[in-house]
Amino acid sequence: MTHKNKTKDILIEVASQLFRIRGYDGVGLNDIIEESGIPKGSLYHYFPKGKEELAIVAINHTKEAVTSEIQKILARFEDPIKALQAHILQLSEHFGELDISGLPIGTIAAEKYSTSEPIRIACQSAFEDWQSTYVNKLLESGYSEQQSKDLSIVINAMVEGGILLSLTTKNGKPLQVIAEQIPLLLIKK
Amino acid sequence: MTHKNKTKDILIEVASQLFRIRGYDGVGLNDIIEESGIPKGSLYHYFPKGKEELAIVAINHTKEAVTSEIQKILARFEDPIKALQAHILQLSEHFGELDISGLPIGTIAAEKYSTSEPIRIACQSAFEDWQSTYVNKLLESGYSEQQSKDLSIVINAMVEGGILLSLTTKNGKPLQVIAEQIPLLLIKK
DNA sequence: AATATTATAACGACCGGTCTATTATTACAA
DNA sequence: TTGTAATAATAGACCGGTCGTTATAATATT
Repeated sequence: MTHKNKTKDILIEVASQLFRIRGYDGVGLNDIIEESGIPKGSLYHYFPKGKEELAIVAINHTKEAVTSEIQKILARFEDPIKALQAHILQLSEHFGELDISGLPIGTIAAEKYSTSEPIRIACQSAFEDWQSTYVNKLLESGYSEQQSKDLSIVINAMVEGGILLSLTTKNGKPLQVIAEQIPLLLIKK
Repeated sequence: MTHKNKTKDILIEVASQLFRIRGYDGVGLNDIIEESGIPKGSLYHYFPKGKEELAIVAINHTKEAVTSEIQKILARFEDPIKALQAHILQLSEHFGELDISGLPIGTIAAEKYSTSEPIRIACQSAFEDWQSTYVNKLLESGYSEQQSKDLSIVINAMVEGGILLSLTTKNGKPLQVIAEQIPLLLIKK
C-alpha cells in the first residue's frame, strides 16, 4: 500500500461507482473523464489498454471494498444468523432514497460474461471472495465444511438477487424479507 | 392473439434473445437488423419510438414466456418442494455448454433501473408476475398468505442470483445447490 | 388510388482510442 | 544548492467507426 497515486485512485474510484450504477456499456470513457475531471491522456497513461483494463481494476477495487465491508459487519455479531441478518439489512437501508449505488458487480457480470473473458473471470473472483467470507463465518460457528460451502452459495445468490429486486422496485422490502428468512436456512444439520 | 404479423414477431423474438444475453446497451439496432434479416425501415415502422419501445415489448414478451414456463413445470408436481426444485434444476441444465441464454430480464433491469423509468417499470412487472406464480403454487399447497408472499420473494431472488452465479462461473452448480436448500426454506409455519 | 411495408442512404452525436505538444517531476552532475 | 537532461504526467484536439434516428424512395398489398 501507501503508493500515493491520487490521480489513478480517483479514476478507479469514479469508474467503480459509475460501472456499478450503469454497467459497462452504459458508461463511456467520456463520462469517467468528466466526472473525475481527469483528462483522457492521463487515463490512457495509467491504463494503456483502455476501458477493459480500467474496468477490471475497478472490479477488483469493488471486490475488496465489499469483502472488507462484509467482514466488518459479520465480525460484529457472534451468532451467524444475527450477523447475516445485519449484513442484509444494512444493504436494504440504501433503498427508497435516491443515492443507491447499484449491484456491486452483478451488472457487469451479467452484461459481459459472454463477451469478455477477462471481465467474467474478474467477476467470478469477486463472487468467490464474498463466498469465502461467508464460509469463514459459518465454519467458525460450527457448521460443517459441506453445509458452510452450500449455504455461502445460497446466501450470495440471495443477496445478489435481493439487491436486484430492491433496485428494480426502488424498495428495500425484498432485502428485508430475505433477511427474515435467514434463520430457516441456517438450521444446523 | 393469432394476429399474424410475422415481421414484427421476428423482431421481438430476436431482440428478446439478444437483450437477454448482452443487455440493453450491449445490443445495437444494427445487431437486431442483421440477426433478424429485417431492414431498419421496418423496425421503425413497427416501433416508431425506436430502441426503447422495442426493448419494452421484448421485456414483456420474455416476461410472458418465462411465466408460462414456470407455470408449466410447477403444475407437474403437486408437492411444492419438488415442483420448485424441478424448476430450478431445469434452469441449471442450460449451463456448462455454450448455448446459455442469459438472465431473462435481470441484466436489463440492473443496467437501466436508474436511466429509463419505462424499462424499470416493465422489469418490475415481470418480477411481480413471476412472484405471483410462486405465490399461487404456495397458496394451493396450504401455505399462509404471509408466508407465501415472503417465500416467493426469496425464491425469486435466489433464482435470479443463482442464474447470475451460474452464468458467471459457467457452471450449473450454484443453481443445483440452491435447489437442494429449498426444503429448508419451505418449512410450514 | 391509397396505404402499408420494405429498403437504404444519410445524419449528427458519441464511442473508444491515438496522437502530439506541453508542463511537472525526478535524477544526477557540478 | 543549482543546472540540466530524462522521464512522468497532463491536456485536449482529432481519428475512424458505430450509435440511434430520420428521410426519402421504391415496392407490395389492399
